[in-house]
Amino acid sequence: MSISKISVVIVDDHSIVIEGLKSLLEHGHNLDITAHFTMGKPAFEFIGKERPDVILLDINLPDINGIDLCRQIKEAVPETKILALSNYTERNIIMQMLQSGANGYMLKNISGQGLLNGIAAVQNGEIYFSREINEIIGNPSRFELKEVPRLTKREKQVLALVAEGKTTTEIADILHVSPLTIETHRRNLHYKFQVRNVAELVMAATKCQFL
Amino acid sequence: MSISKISVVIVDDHSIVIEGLKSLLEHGHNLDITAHFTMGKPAFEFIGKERPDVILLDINLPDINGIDLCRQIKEAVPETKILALSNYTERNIIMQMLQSGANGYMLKNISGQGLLNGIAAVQNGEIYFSREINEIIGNPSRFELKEVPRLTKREKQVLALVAEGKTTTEIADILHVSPLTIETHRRNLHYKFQVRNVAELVMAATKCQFL
DNA sequence: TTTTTTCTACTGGTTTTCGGGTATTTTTTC
DNA sequence: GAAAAAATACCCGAAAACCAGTAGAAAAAA
Repeated sequence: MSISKISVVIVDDHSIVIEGLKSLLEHGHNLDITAHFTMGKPAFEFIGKERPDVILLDINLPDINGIDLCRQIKEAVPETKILALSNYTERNIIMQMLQSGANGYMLKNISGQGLLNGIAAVQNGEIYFSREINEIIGNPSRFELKEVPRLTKREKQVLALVAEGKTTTEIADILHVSPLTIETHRRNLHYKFQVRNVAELVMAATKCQFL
Repeated sequence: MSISKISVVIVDDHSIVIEGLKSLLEHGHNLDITAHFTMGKPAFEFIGKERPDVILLDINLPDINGIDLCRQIKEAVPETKILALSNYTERNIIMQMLQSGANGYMLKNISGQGLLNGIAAVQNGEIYFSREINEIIGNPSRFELKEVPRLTKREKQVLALVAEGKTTTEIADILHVSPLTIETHRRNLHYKFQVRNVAELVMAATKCQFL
């Protein structure tokens, strides 16, 4: 156990949340809330200068995306531990956060004790997830397991126009190519998404957030 | 100004938020946080008995929906002022909350002062919205202005099957009716959504949250 | 009970999509 | 510079969707 307290920085766009975290963390433990920010940029500058131990980082920020901020912080100050604190339960958001170097991920409904456990764990070099997040990571849906098809630029254009209800000839007209070309693109889209008609295609594409 | 303080009850599933609200509201103003709950049911029972002045109500609750809880509270204790405190910026969620009798709606990124203003306003009989909410209510998108078509039970069934990529004959088979009947339903769906083909239909239906 | 809505079914014809191929040119990537 | 990927284009036939109209039975609402 080191003599100095763990320095913690809070980054969250909700002042309510910041107050809550301060209140939950202040009760005589060996950590010190060095600063708190509602914006990403000033937080980044402060972190680069002061090099705190742990950052409680929200994903929704007014100026920049929390996932990008995470990557930037990890690049600038790799030894800083980042604990994501968000409401997002989507598996791919959690994965993006980890990809960006986060040391842990917790939902905002966490208890004060859970929070302290998380901070202690990441400070100790562990990767920490709250209970619900463990569940989400461990139980991917059938949909989440099959990979999102990689579409070419042209295919994305055609897909968007198909979803707008345009017919093959209309699309051909818009893109100044032969309708036969568009039919080929459509056939390839069906193949890539493993579907048999437009209805399924549009549904599959929306689920993969192409639309 | 009455001699007794305004009694406030907080209902939110996040202990962080509860702590934050307590911290922001406790600083020597004329209000008193009577109780706080992370669940709807115990909150409802308490409110029915103690009849507090103002309730800060979240929409996401573990046991019941905040919108339904609002309606129930207003039915049981109509004089109680309900101030919705949520992250939802969707116009139709706000509208549902108002429909259910809420006296105000604020986003969780509100400041301490904004919170106090809101509580004072609803206690004074006003309907209060934070700045962003005023914007959202006042600026409906083109999509939000056109009403959602009312579908019959059968049409909903057909729509769901169409979205699954089923063909007319397959649907007819599943519902044990003539394919010609299904074609009529499809035609009616196209008319109600004002679309010209399945692609548009599926898109329109997903936007209206039918799928 | 009357009226309205919903569900059902049909005729007949046009347009569009879908599935199986093949193949050349252009652009990227290695 | 060679190889791979993407975009282009074509043929053919079958299946499905789309359009316009009509209309009777059943269920729900007035």
